[in-house]
Amino acid sequence: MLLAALAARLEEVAATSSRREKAEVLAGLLRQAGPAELPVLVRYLEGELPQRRTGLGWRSLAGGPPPAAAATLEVLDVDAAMAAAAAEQGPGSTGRRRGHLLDLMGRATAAEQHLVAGLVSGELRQGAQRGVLVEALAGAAGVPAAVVRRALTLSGDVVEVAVAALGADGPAAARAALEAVRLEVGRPVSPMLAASAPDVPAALARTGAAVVEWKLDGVRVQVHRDEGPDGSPRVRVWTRTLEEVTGSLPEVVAAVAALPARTLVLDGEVLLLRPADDADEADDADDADDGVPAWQRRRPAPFQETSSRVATRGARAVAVAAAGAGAGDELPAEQPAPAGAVPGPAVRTSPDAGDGDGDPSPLQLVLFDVLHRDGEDLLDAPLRRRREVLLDLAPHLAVPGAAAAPRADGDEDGDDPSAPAAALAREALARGHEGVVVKGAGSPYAAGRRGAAWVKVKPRLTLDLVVLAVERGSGRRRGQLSNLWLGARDPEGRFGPPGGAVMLGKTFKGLTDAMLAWQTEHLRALAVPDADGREDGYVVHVRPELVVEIALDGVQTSPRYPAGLALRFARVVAHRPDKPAAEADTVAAVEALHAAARGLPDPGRDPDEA
DNA sequence: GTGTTAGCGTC
DNA sequence: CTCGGAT
DNA sequence: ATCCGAGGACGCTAACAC
Repeated sequence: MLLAALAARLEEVAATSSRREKAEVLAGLLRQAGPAELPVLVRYLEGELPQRRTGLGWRSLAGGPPPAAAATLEVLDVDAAMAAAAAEQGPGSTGRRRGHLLDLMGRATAAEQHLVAGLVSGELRQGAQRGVLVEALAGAAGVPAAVVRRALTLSGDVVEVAVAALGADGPAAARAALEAVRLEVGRPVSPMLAASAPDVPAALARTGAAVVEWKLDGVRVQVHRDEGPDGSPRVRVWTRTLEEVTGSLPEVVAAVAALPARTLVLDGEVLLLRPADDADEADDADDADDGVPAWQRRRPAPFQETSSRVATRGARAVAVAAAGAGAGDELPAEQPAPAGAVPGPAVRTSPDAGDGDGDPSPLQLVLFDVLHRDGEDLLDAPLRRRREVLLDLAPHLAVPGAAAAPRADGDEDGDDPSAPAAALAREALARGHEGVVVKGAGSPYAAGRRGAAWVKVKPRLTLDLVVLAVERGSGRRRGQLSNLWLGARDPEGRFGPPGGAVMLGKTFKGLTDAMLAWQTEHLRALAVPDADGREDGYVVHVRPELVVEIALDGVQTSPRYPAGLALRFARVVAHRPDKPAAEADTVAAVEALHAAARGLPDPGRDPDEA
């Protein structure tokens, strides 16, 4: 297939807003693809390269060659160039990677260059990704989209599914091939996702009879276990996007290898916990005997520390894990030492682990679902049964404090049916966790779906902040002033001139089209020249007069913003032109939120008062 | 050697 | 990860 | 009910720059 043909058809895809039309065009392309092209084409149609990491990005696209006049490139020429780039490593590899790209670009027409640039940068923006591709595959193969979707969630691999759908001889064979795809231990499935609701009653209204669990602020993991030829357990671990992280998580491997089963597919979360005596619960004398597992009494570390540990790979991961393995107080069954791990003198723990006291913390695996055990698929089993299997398997690892909530609407005796769930949510927050997930007790494991069966509930904080600048939008927001720079008042001038504001982050989220239009107009009126005396740059600085109400999930420590704090998941709730900037929230208020989330006293308050 | 940056992953 | 808009 | 794209903060790694 000529690249030019692909580029032309994808322009059609980008030009229509109809998903059905997009899928039809993609289906036409899929039908034309030869067997060798299909795996590559499938990925290109969803706007991605088959190579997960090429080392090429938007930066390497700058200053490319002029377009070629004639369309000579094949789709597979692009793949050859990308494969060559991805294979480069070592000194000089950046230049050689770019060489492969520029060589390709020099042979590409303008339209082809645009397509290649979109694929390399990951910003093809043609309004078609996996969801449209699924419909296209269904159309090309002559089978219902649901059949393709099911196969894809169970295999996690679009290329495999595309080959099954289009390599078959006719719709009947395609359907048979797709329906033959099933869960396999050793091949990750798309994890089930959660919708969200503002509070527990709203969540229960969506789920009906529910199980409620703490929502932990860690990294989602899917853990598979089977047996090697010699009968020894083999464990592999994947993240939410099906990135394999087995080598980063020796603690998880060891923990699952110790479970009493032959084959398993498990779903859970990993996170760092503080040592038990770090929590301010020493006055709670009942803790040790109330049946609460030890790890549930420990506070979570900030997400950044968990993230750091999970992202550390290879030998360093093993070393860090080994250093942390002895630091906790959990039972051996919960956290066995990684087999073969040798903590040597050169072991360097993550600089953040242990809150500066130098003690590495153990990475905790918390399981909340089981998709398969010893030959039995449990995806279609109701949650309450999957939980039974899980608790039977790993009583020490199950999710904390799960409460069974009665039907949200079934109210026999006048008590609030959501009270137990609400109490669990309060406890989760008090212990430093994110919130709760409310899960329909009878629901199957809907891999890859963000349906109503799981509903997360997190508290929403708000701050009134000052707009310091705004960035120009792109794509759908071109021509508008979109991304707001947000600051808190700094009356004492701790981070700048007294009476000024200190920047805490940026957001473009939460804006309706009407709000976007309003802020574009009003911020233009507040624009001031930048350091170069211009007002037409990418960043438009403004007089710090407009107050915006900002929702956020929390405050995190920041290495880049001057106050050392940044906003997590900030989004605009409302513009507040009625509120003077002098009444916006102060950086001290932000510090108080940060301290509260960490279970510390407010640093801005005198501990002797109250 | 030390510090910076792009790419890519997590949320 | 969040959100609004479009299908 | 879904999908898509507008982009946020951080941390690790490899390669670059000095």
